[in-house]
Amino acid sequence: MQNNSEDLLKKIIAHAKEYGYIFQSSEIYDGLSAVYDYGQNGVELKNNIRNYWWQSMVQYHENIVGLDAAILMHPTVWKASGHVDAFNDPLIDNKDSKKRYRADVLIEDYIQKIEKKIDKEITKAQKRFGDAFDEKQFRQTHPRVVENLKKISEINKRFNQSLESGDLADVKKLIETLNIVCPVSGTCNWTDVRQFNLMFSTQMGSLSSDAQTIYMRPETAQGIFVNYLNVQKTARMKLPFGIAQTGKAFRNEIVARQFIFRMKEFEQMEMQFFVKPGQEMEWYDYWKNERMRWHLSLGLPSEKYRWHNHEKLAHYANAATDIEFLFPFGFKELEGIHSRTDFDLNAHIKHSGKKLHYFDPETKESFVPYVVETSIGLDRMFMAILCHAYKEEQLKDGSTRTVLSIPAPLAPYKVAVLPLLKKDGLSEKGREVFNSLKKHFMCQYEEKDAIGRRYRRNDAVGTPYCVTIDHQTLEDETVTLRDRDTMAQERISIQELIAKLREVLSFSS
RNA sequence: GCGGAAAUAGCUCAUCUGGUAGAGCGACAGCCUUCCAAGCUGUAGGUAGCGGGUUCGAGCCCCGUUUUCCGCUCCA
Repeated sequence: MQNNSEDLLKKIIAHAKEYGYIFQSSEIYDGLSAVYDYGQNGVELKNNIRNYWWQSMVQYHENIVGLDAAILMHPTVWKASGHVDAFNDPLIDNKDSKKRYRADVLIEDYIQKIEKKIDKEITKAQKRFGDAFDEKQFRQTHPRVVENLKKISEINKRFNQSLESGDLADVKKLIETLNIVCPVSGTCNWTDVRQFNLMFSTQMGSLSSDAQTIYMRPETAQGIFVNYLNVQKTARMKLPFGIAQTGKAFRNEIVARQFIFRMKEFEQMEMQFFVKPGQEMEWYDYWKNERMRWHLSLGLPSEKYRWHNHEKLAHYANAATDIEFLFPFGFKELEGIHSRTDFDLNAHIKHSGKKLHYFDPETKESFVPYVVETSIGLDRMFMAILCHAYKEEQLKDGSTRTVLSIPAPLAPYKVAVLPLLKKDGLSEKGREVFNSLKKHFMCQYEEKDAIGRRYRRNDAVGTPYCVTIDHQTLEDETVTLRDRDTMAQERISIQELIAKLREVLSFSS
């Protein structure tokens, strides 16, 4: 099973390259790790996914508008969002078990152990003293508890100090002093603590002397938050309303793996929905349903989707769930739906000193809205579709065919025009049909090779329909329309072709 | 980042224990052909990931490096 799924992923990666979907970045220079380029077909599929998302979010919801904020933002944005601090994880490896840990987590776990000891003392004392037990007093007076509490505060103080001053050597010392051991190997044989900043930084200002460090955004959401009042006022939006944005984001992933699933440069499709405080759960549920409906509208099977509710919440959320998709390597996160509270807006109020309150003209109240976020990885969606679409079929005649059953409206090319033979005027007729279709659909014309070979080639690229011009076409202006998935053909008049293709290529059909 | 595996033509792979690289498929040009990758002819494509070392001689042995895949953490 493991080997099969690995093989499958390898085949998909090879197929994606062979048919112009995904190339590795800078391949001729040995590639750049965890960065990929989209080829001629990849860019079409990606554009189509993005457009369908945009249409579903912005066009179909009158209370959602779009935005395209810049990748580069004022450095304080990332201070406010918590990315500068929260995503600066100090990491440490145990040399014996080869396991990697976050140094702060190791220390927190250690503190938790001490807290458990304190709790034990308290429950013991509670039993002994019964109703007369005063926990507050006990905490202040019991020698062992006092000592442990003091220890905790000392550890916290030293750890925070070392982190803030960037003294990672001291973090290691602290771990060694406390004799924190690896839960796997049980040893205290640690590497140095290293800091991995998840944000890419660059210099702004052409003179290096007065250049300042700025970051490439690690998420698109902050561009929405800092603009939310601009949009609200100029679009005259009333709560609840949403702002949608697609765009690149950058993360210096420690471990980037699994093809385009986790990349250093990736594209997000996010919508931040601003609501009245207290209504966030209602809208959280609403968007959970809406987003799942969107996924299922693509025709991907519901068995390949599942929910994953977060138990441990990020610093900005009060509820969070993921839509996971069954990739060849298991169920993995595809989209997140988070109730982000007023954390981000409040943080920007605090750091910018600007009032970002929403004034409700009806109730005459002024308040900071709560935010419900839907955030999907475009590249992951691309990969989900690609993985689902890739099929190796065993045909009745014993032959095999490789087909990409991409949802027809998303396919890079919608239709291929194929003259049955390259003579008898079929080419000319084919060109004529092709020219009439290409204004309406992404369309390809092919006359080389046997017709069967061309069908298979289009199956492999994922083109959902082939129009074949044969001798009958010259007599009665009809062509055959071949379906990629069923390989069935129907004869149809050239006149009806555009209307017919429109019908089968739309999501509403 | 740590550990394991891999890297030869566009793709899939050969090259037996070191003796200056081959096949199939694909691509391209042409011929043949009335519907599902399998007819015929010809052409182009590789300084074996890259850089060192050992050797008379390295695709093969050694070291380094890059990339990919797998396990450990996080996330869209």
